[in-house]
Amino acid sequence: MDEKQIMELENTRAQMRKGILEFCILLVISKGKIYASDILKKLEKTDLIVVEGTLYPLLSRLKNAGLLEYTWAESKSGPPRKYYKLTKKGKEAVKQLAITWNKFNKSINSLINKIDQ
Amino acid sequence: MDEKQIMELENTRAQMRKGILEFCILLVISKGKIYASDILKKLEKTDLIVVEGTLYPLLSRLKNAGLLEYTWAESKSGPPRKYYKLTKKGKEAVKQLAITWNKFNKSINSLINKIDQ
DNA sequence: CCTAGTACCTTGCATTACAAGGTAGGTTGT
DNA sequence: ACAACCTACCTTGTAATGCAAGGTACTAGG
Repeated sequence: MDEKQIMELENTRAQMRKGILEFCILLVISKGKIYASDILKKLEKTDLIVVEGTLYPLLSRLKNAGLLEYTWAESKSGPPRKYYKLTKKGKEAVKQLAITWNKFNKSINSLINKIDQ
Repeated sequence: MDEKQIMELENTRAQMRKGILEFCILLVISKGKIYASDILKKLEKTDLIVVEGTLYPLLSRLKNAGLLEYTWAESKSGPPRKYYKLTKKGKEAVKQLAITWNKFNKSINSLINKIDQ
């Protein structure tokens, strides 16, 4: 596979990653209060590389949409942290997105299965 | 849920859709020669709404990346059609993307399961 | 008081999905 | 013959957004 094809493959992978990013961030936050840097670490563990410049604007968007809220908390080793958690409506949104995810998953699996036939 | 949250939810769904778009198009083409308008119809059946303005540039990108190739064919009812099929390297890319997809799927399921606990 | 570490956020760029509009070949009705 | 319509290709302009890079500010340790 030459460079161009590898690039395209990486690009498509990146697209997939982007698509599930918001969903994954909401999932991580749904597990309990957490602040930005720790969200980054959690996502790395699940093979989802995200960087600060992506995460902060995204958290703001989700907060402005009413899905998240935050409280400030002091830290023992540095500046204060914004701890995010889901609002009631955020929790509902996560449920809806999980349903959507399953639907897409079924669509893709049906396409994959048809190849194997 | 008020309008803003619904919009955000729709937006996130749209992001998911975008992320798997290229993959799904490659999957559809992997099933055999097909032309653009029929790709649109197939994708609609699997809940993936795509429009012409999205599909044509995407097919060009994938062709330029060496994943697709096409042949012209006459039609009985209209202008000639471009029938696309995967190149050898396109087939390899589809396999790789299927692996990537499964990985993301596992990541998300592990996140979802942890909520339920 | 300077360096290092942590944590927040913004700016500018590139990519890309989509709405809208454009070109052109074929068929049908009059 | 020609108008109206359908099919099929493609392009242009806009808006959204992920990311690299850079910026601000608080704390702790020497």
